[in-house]
Amino acid sequence: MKYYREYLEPIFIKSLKKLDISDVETQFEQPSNPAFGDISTNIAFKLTKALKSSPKQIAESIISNLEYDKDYIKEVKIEGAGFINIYFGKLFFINVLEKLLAKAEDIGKFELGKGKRVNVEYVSVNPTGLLHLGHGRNACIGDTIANLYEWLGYEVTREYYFNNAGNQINVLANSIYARYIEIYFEPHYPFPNDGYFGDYIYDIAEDLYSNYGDRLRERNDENLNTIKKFGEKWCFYKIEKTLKRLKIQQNVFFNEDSLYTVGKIQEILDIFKEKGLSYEKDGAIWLALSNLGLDSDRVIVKSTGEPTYRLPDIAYHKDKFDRGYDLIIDIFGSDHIATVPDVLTALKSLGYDTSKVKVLIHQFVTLSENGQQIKMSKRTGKSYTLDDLLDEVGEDVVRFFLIMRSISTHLEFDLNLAREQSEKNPVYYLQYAHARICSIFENAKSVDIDNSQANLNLLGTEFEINLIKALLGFQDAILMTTEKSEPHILIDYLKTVAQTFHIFYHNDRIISQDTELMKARLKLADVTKKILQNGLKIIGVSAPEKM
RNA sequence: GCGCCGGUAGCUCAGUAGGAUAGAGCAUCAGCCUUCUAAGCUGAGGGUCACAGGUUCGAAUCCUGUCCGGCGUGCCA
Repeated sequence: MKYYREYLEPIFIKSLKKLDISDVETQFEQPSNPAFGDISTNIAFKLTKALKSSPKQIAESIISNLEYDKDYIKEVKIEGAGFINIYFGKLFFINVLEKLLAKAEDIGKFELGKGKRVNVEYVSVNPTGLLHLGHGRNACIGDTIANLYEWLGYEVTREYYFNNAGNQINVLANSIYARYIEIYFEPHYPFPNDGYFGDYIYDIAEDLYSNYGDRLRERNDENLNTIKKFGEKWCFYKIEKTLKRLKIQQNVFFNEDSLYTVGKIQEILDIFKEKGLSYEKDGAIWLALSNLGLDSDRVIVKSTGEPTYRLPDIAYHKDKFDRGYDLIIDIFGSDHIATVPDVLTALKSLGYDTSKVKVLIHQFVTLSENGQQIKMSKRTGKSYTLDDLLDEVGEDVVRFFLIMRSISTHLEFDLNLAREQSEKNPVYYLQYAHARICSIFENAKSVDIDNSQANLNLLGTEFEINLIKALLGFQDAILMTTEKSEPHILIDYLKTVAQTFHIFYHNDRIISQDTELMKARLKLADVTKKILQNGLKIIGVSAPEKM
């Protein structure tokens, strides 16, 4: 689209000027049906009211004023009720291929975000358990978004926010303690009702015993504190290990606790009080969100004196603002949706520009096998962890599957399909295209040619041109994926590239006696390879040279 | 009750800021390997876009209402 538009826009504007039209936006789109041209515009429809004429007549007068190079544009036709369809010529595509080739390894990179800083917060799981599929989706979306911004030239902070104080971590300590006693001392020791029922608690209890023996048997604050620390460390170690398997490395781990120790929680409380936005009722401190346009007020400090999660969330986001980011992105699961308006509204009342915050909410993941849903209940503890899944289907498949759907729809993870080590698995389709190209280059080594120069004008078959058409969309795909924050857009694009390449490969032989043609086709394959490599890098999937 | 997300082929999902004959993968059926990797290519069947109204040259897409599913709606995070 970028290349099409760059070429077409001036031509159309010139034509419209002749008709004394200047205040209309020239919009182009790629028709879903290639029979309607490479690019199409509905501009004639948009002008019907202003010109009081039929779309067809308007289209005709626009066309008759167009001046263009016949080698670049083959044909401009009026079709349908008044669409102007543009058919590009071979030379246009050869020209684009040259431009793509010149970008070499940097193909698809931008400088849009140069000098700008973005913070992407993802995963952010408290160290009270293992990662499961939902966390995995969050992690893979977040990492892909972070990669995209890096590709656009931004300076990216990959952040993980966690809380190792408060209620949840106490529940963890109590759960571990109960299992510890149950295994080694009293088989029928009661397990807390609100405890974590997962099997991993047994594992922690066993590791705890091998470190401390029976020294923690007595239930007192000191021992529980030791257990708490042990459990937290244990969980974090596991979480980081799992993330590492997914090639996810974050560079800031923000501990909620730090907000208290440096007084940032108190600071926020003071500001709210000063601005008259908070008040006391029933021994608790409330935030007057109803004065700010929301439905109801919320407690920010419980009557026990502990803050609710909302208060540190607000303080944390204030901290991010104060660190001077141009863009703040939060990746949340749909279960966190309730807090978003509260936090944003509060920040606005503090004078921050909340349009800089982009909250991405993804829906849940379900796991299915043989058409049956596998229940992932926390209650029974028989949950399927992200590690289990990685063991079973591998890193590439997990990363790919967890982002291949729009983030706003539920994602069904089909274990059978994921396990499939064959053409049925969509991951391999992409990787295979890359491996094929690598293998061609390997084979081409045996033919003694000078690869530096190639006459791209020798290209021109239907399949070659179609491949170039697919390749020239890479930048658009990256932009669109980032703009919409929908990683699956990039995946869909890469699938098209792979498909178009496979068809080209099937129909046009690359390695042949005709060395000049071969060189040109190798250039085409080279650009394809780089786009697949870069695309796969962004989504965190490997690009194997052999399969 | 209220808020957010979803309802499109047998299944899982796309549908590009309202466009032309609604698409893909899987599944089903039928073809293509003595030539660069068949993890590939080619073809066929398969649809009341949940339902009902509305907006306009034009609606799967926007608006209203209804039905169904998920997630929220805590002095849990």
